[in-house]
Amino acid sequence: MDAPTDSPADPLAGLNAEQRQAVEHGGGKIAGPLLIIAGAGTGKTNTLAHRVANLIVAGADPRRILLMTFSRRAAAEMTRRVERIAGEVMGPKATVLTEGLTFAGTFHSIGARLLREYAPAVGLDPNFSIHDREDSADLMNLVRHELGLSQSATRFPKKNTCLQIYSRTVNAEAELQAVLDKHFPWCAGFAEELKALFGAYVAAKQAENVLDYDDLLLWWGEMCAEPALAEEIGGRFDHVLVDEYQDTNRLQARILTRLKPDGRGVTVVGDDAQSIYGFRAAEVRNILDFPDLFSPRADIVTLDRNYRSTDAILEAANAVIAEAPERFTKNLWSSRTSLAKPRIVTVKDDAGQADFVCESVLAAHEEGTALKHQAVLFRASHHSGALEIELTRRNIPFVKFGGLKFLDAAHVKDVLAVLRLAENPRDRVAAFRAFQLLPGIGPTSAGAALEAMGQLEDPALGLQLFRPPKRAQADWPAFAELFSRLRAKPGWPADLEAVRLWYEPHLERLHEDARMRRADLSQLEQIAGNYPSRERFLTDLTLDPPSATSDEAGPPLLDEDFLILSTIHSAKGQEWSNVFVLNAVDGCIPSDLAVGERDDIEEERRLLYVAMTRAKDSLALITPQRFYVQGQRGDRHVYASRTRFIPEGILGRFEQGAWPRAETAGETAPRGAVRVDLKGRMRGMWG
DNA sequence: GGCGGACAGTTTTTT
DNA sequence: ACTGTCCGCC
Repeated sequence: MDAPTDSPADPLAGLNAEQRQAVEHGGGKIAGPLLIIAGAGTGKTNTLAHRVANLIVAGADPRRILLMTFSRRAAAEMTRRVERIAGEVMGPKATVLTEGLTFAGTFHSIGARLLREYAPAVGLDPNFSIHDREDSADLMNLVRHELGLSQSATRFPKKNTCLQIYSRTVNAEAELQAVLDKHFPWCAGFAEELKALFGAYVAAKQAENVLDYDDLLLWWGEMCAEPALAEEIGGRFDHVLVDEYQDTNRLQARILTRLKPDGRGVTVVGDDAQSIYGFRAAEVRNILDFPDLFSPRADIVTLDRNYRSTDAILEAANAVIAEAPERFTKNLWSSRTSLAKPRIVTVKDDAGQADFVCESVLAAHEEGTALKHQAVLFRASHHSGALEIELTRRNIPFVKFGGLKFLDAAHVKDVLAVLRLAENPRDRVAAFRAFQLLPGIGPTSAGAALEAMGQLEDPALGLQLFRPPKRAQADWPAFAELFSRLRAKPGWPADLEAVRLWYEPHLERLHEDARMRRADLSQLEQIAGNYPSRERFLTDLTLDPPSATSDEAGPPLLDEDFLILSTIHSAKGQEWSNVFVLNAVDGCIPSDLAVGERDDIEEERRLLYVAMTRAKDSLALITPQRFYVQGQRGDRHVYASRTRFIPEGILGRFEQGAWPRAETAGETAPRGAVRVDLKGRMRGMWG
């Protein structure tokens, strides 16, 4: 197929031969399956965006394109690029077309959307609520108690472990016993009890009209096990494109093959060397085995020219991944030469690490690298604790990705529980949480109230008539009133305001630091304004929670400059000029908790690889000589050594140094060389 | 039955 | 550090 070379702006002009091949595969028509192996920084997103744009330009109906990405953020970025590329060829008309690209999102969010649509066909109430991780664990706990599995003598696994076991079994499509033996050996003797528990958990979800994350995939997959439905749903899409395929699990792969059994119109993109979601049952074999699922086999295009990093950084990263016992298929290369090797910097401890990062970041900033183009990456969310304190002390603005989100905070969950209960009165987890906000109501009264609510046809009336214990009598009517109002005439975002007003005095009573929490709630109200309805708000928020504290805060932050702090997992797909990796020591990378299975260790190695390949120009791995661990008997520090993923043999790829250098220890570079209004930014964050 | 204080066990990464 | 659980007092 010829490229439209004669058009004023050849949209493919900037692409290399392999990228072109991936973009033009099938020449804009529905073609056989395609696998794109795209190494780090090889222009994967760009290539995929070009491919989608190319399809649209060639006449594909954007409403019949299914684009599955790893996050909503990635989907938005992809859509934006498609629009730009298509716009170069088609002009303003492209905007109208790309607006039809609405089936773009995560597997989970697409699943939720299709399930609401097809609910009647599969015996589901379309108004189902979606439980997040914590809600699911709470329901698991409820059922666990009801089955009498929580007697302390038995050492039966806790709610989170139970949920993890359940989730892995479902997502990996494995036998329970096999999952226990391999991943939860200390629970291997509880297979029978767990089976009973999971059966009851499933029954509870159904009785309450609730789906958990796993259900969004499981129901979608099972829906497509019915050939007629699979054909109907698969038939709605001419093209199905899946990004980050190395991080999909077996259940997701099953959905894909049921939608498109012959693979026609299917494109998957990924990099086996960057698979880092094994803990979530991601299956590297999905991408390795993809070509042979079909006959004829899928075509394969490999992108190995890296446009991101200097060759010195790339050689070091290649050396790290080459140590893996299972060799990967490609070595990345780059023509961006640089004499500067990545650094391994030894510092004394946490504080030294924080100091080093601050000094380096400010120095680079003075030389013209915006804070936004610098990032600090770490294995676990809490590793950045000391750094966050130091950054704040020095008035260096930053945004943190990954780790706890403010939606998980107790007060936010309280408010959401009330809204969710109004949306779905059968949701016991929401009900228990909401009822117990009232002083004088504990688990028992909450259960009684739930009972009362279920007795009558109208749940609101049930609550009005419920007689709470004496101590709660003063507060009950206001709550019942609020609930009735939310049920009778929903209004958005007025509902959230109503709940917040009602919650105000309880917030005061329940939480010490009411002021800060109140600020979170106004932030929540801001976010709420962007959603058309209560249902959409609740659904979208659980499926795509804001990934950073400021993520949903809106445009004001966009103009400002701030340093990026991120877990390595959340850094996936991103790039920065300067990258710092904290705690490149054994015990952190690899994590102490992951040193059991060999597969786990290998995933940790890839994690370091992913972190290193985020860097464009400058990379520093920091190795504190000692770091703190929170132990059973108080905190203590541990002497650490360089990560095992950089053995002597490849040390030559790095430049080694210590910080501070001996003679400059103590007082050093000017502090606060950059003036930033952190206070203003902090206030601005919460609008 | 609710609730606060004391005590014990876990502890990563995320849709 | 944080959450879950147990116990004794209102």
